[in-house]
Amino acid sequence: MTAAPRARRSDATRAAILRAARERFAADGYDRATIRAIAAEARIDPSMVMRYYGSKEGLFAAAVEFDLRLPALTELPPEQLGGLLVRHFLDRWEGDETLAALVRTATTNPGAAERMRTIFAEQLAAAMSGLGDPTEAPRRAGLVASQILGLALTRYIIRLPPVVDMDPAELVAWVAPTVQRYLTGPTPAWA
Amino acid sequence: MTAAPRARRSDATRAAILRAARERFAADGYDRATIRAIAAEARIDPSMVMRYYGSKEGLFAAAVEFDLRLPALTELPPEQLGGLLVRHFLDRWEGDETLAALVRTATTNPGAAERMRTIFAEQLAAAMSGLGDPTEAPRRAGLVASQILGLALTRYIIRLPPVVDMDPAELVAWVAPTVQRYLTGPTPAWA
DNA sequence: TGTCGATGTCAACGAGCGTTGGCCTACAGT
DNA sequence: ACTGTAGGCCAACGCTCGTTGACATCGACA
Repeated sequence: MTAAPRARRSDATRAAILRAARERFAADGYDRATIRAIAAEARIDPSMVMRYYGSKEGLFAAAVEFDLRLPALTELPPEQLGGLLVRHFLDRWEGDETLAALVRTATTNPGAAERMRTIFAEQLAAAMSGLGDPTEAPRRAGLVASQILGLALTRYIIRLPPVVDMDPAELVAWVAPTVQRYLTGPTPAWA
Repeated sequence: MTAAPRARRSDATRAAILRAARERFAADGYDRATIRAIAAEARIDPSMVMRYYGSKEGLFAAAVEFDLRLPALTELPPEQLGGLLVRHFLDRWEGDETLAALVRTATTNPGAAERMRTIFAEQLAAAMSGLGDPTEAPRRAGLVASQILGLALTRYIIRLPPVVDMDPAELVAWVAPTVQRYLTGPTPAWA
């Protein structure tokens, strides 16, 4: 349980730092984002960042707390799961730059990669756990993640022109069947 | 045309630098890899790297020249394209660390992202250009890239356990139908 | 053999970074 | 009104990095 959230006089500053941190980390990734740039954007001194978050790593950890806000998949129309999930991820991605910060950083920073694995396991895989064969659920969740993260990578990070230019609805129409099959399709035969 | 490749006495050194560079860039990404570490691994002085490649950026550009070695897609059995492509990418990825270097770097480095876009356009999209409706081909190529790169990201970079643990054959069996549909499936209806 | 460019080593510069400690200021509790 | 403490700024340290230039050495060619 979090301790009593006694209002501190510095709460506004702390929030400004966090907001600036998310913005810089999302735009530049962990290494290229600097405490100095974050402080400048929050219009405070770099030393305040240290005082409130201890270190750059501490700030990053605080800045990338993230909730996918996945709905309970078992309560949705089973045949629409793919489309709903893809749409939800697109919305979530465009409404919160935290995910960009995480992916940009996770490719080179072991801690951020671990955070992504945790989010995956505790949120996506957990949300899917009641869907089918429990021994197969993690693999299916992994496949869903591969398509969803690949979509995010090509659309928002690397920015492949055709993927950037596609309408969200068109994207959903193309990708939803893939996710749907990973979620509820039959296990393919393999040697 | 490349100029006459007159043998230089330093060719072995240059090759050693390039090999070390690929290894460090692949493991750490552009920012975290240091000229000093690359030089140490190549057992030469950091200043030699500068002499032969001009700058860290120049070294990176030389180190990530990359050929996907895609076969001519129009000459393959059309109904096996998906499986063959997925298998080819997995092999290519595991046999050459250059791709890891590129993806690790492209998330934070605009130049590397541009290089990825070029590889995509000149190699993947180009290889697919004879496959179907030319106005639709780039979009289909983008979708293929999203699934393939997502697979690479989750398996080799972020290392989501279920995706890491899956057998290559199992992975191909799951993902091939996705790629196959992106390549040759009907255009989905969308509002 | 003598010469000159290519090859390689060494030490250092200058910049940017995370981080620290000292100091001033302003507000809350008495 | 007094005082302690939290909030805030400034200057600097120590480190690592890319990069540079001076100097030593080797090897091909005349």
